[in-house]
Amino acid sequence: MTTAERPAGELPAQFDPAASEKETYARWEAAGVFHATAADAAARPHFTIVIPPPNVTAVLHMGHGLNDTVQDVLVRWRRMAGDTVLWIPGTDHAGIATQNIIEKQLAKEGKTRFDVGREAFVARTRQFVAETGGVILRQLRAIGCSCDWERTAYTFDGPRSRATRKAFVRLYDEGLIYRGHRVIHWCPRCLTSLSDEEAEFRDTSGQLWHVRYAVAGDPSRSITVATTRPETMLGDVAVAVHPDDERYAGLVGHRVILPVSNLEIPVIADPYVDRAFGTGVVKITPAHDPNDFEVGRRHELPMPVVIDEHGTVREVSEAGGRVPASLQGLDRFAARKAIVKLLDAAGHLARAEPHAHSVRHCYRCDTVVEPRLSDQWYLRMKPLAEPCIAAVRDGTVRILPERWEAVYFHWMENIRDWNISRQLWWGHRIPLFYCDNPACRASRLPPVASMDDLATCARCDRPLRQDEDVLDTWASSWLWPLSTLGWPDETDDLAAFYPTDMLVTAPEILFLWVARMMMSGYKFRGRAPFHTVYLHGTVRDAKGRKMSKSLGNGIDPLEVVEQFGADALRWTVIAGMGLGADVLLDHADLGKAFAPGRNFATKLWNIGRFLLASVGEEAVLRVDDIPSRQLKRSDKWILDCLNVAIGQCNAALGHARPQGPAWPMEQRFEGLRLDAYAESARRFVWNELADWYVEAVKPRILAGGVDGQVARSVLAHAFDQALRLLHPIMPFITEELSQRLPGRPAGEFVATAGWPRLVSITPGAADFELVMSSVDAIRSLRNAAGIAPGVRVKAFLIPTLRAEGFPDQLDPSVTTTLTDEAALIGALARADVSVVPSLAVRGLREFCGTHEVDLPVSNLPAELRERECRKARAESEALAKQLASLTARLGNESFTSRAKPEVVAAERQKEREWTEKLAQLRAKVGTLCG
RNA sequence: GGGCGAAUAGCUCAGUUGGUUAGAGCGCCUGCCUUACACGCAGGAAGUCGGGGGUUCGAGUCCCUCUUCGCCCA
Repeated sequence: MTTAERPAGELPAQFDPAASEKETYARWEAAGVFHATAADAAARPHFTIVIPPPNVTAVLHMGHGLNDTVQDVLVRWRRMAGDTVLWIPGTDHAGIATQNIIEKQLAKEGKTRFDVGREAFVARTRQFVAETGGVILRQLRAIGCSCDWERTAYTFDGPRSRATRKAFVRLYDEGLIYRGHRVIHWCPRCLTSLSDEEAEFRDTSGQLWHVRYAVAGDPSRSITVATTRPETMLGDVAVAVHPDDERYAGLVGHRVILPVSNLEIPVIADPYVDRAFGTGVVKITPAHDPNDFEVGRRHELPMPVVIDEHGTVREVSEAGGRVPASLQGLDRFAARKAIVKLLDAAGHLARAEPHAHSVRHCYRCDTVVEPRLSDQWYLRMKPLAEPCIAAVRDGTVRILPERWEAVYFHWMENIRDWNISRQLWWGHRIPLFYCDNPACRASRLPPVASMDDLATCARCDRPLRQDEDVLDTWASSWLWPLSTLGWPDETDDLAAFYPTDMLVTAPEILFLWVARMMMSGYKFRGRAPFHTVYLHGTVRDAKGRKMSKSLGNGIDPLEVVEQFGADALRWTVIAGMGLGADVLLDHADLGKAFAPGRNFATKLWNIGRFLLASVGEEAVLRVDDIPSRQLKRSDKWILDCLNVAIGQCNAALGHARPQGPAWPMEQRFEGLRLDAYAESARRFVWNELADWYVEAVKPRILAGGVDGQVARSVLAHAFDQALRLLHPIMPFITEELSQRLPGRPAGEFVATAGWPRLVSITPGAADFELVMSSVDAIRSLRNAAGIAPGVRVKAFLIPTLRAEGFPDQLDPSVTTTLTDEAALIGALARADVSVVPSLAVRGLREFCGTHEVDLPVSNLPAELRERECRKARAESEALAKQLASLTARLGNESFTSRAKPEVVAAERQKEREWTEKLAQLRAKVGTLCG
């Protein structure tokens, strides 16, 4: 017998995720719950998310776990709310990363990619991806992701490759792509150029070497330059000072002798020099530093290249006679050491000091980037960025958390052109065709961009050569929201689902990906690809360190799923994640790290187990059909709590989309507080439904009859709604439990059940709070008196609330409520409760606002009595202080006249309550401490 | 070097436009295997809201300043 067939009363004592998650997922999939069509989208509002495509070679880690859980929560929420929901999954071919893997494989065989050749290398990589790629997509199912798998896309598949090529050809033909000759970021390990965004800064502790350059013709004078990279000296063509720097004014125009190479180079003046840095003199190496390159261009200096593509020092170009034989062939870091030694030996080294600075590293392999002079294809970004800046400015697109908008503007307004060529083999080959016929070359015609591979030159009919380079992977992923929907074709999907709604990702790729997607959306479709960018935090270990392979502090989500279930993982991550805040998880103690989710999943299961058994399988009444006079105070209260919880969840989630073309200011930064949503739902089901309501209805259900039927019905309704509220976060356990609700039609899923709606408020819900405050008071007093939990006690309830407008009369409703509920109060607090009009203080007493609770205790042990006395005294003193300041405030004319009337009224009400409470407390002190 | 942000309970964080005695989870203390749940139940302790100054009837919230930390960019 499967769990699905077992009657509610026989639910296993523990939820077994391993047994039920796969099966539940398969049933959703078989029923087509995750699939959406363009026709569906025409009928109802659509809600679309494209997945940030993971690398095709990736395996699931907690970063994905968090990112994809967030998306799944949103997507499941909207699906229940009635939208046509489309979540498009897919992967990214990850040029550098994937190529690296194959190169490593080859290295093990003692080969390089050049040994096997381009064609074979690409074929091998394609084969590898076909065999092992996309593992991560299968893993996403294990954490419950409800993607439309029928639309799985890949940046390097046919349609996406066509889109990438189309975009290139259009941009090229429009003149937005150009050839640039400049210093770029080069990874000597990956042997490719990198964009600014891919060359990441890392704080590095290095040294600042001060090197003396003798003035040519006057060995008595010298100038000292400061550098962090002495090995680049070999490529120095000048030293520069600031034009206004008086220290060196006399030297400008003179020549100095470059040590090691022993060449004369000029002293030039350029405002780029920072007078305060080092000695105020900078060496200029135009081929190996982007800033020096600009200086070199301004002063028309030569640009010798002295470090090759592997990071090896040698005379590459324009560098004849610059590199001494002893240094040729040395790695750049070995060369640095060697040069420092040479400088020191020759007395050129003035000093060396430790120096902390930021150094660019390859984002894929962490190798120190080598700036290198080279020719690359660039995309002009300014015209593309303009509409995107306006879009965020006017709220067409919002970025959450708010602070990232400032970062976005800063980057967009100072945007630099994008180097889109990569010297790789794995990627979309640049669709540019060159004719090498000298006649055609002489006419300086630009290469031709084409959607089809061109074989021969249109002018001379000779064979054409295609550009060797491939496109940056982001040049395909920036089209993702378009290409996954069929662009450049005018497909039904594109018409139905574009623009998408939300984009959920980490801030690290705000520029690398998100901003560029916005550019492509405007460029190729005239509209932003989404209206909301949600940037979440990073998963870190208990010490706040990023999880990484090298630190070994990662967590395998599948291991977590296996141990605690997908719901526990999802709950822990969502409940622990403030907007944009990092999630800290202890990799060394998974039990502790995922305790919140595991505990709540177990609690929910147990609530369900008991509640479903209590309700039984017989049909229940619709709550709307129960006459309100049949509803008990507890029923009204729990229905009200449910209403409040639904309202809080809705408020925390916010609007799914702007009502108009842009987000109004007051909604710009609202919603998507998933932790607040989780907490509201949890509080309802645990602290209200389980802790109070379930306890309160136990006797009614046992008694049966009409009232038992009402209680069953309200219980079933409240739980049904709670399961719906929780389903987006905990899809599996809620599905499993909801299948067992009485009257559940076969084949219906909570996954597609309606999202809870607010109902009209039932008056009288607050009366139940008298029950709760009485129970709390009795329990607290029992504890203070040291009475064992199992012992039944006597307790008295004494109404004190005065009737509105009749200060010498009691409010009769308090007496009525307490009298009606005395039995329930007694049952919940293990006490025999009686309501009395007044009672001399005999034992311990607590004030509940509307009434007092008295627990008759004879001969309270001195120790406890003393403790209670101290507590009461401290409390009464604190309250007296607060009351005094409150009274002073109310006596202050400037407060009563300037504060809002409702605030003043509330303060007056508070003063009455505090006055009464203080009197009670003083009486308590009198009996306890006397 | 430029920009953005953060500092609230032992830890991780909430705290909407200034207005109850500042909250949650985890942790901690006490007592309970109360026939749904010890991954639980009940009770409890714990914060001069980073320092200083200012605006205001009123500041965790607004302004200035200092300190420390984080992120982005060069």
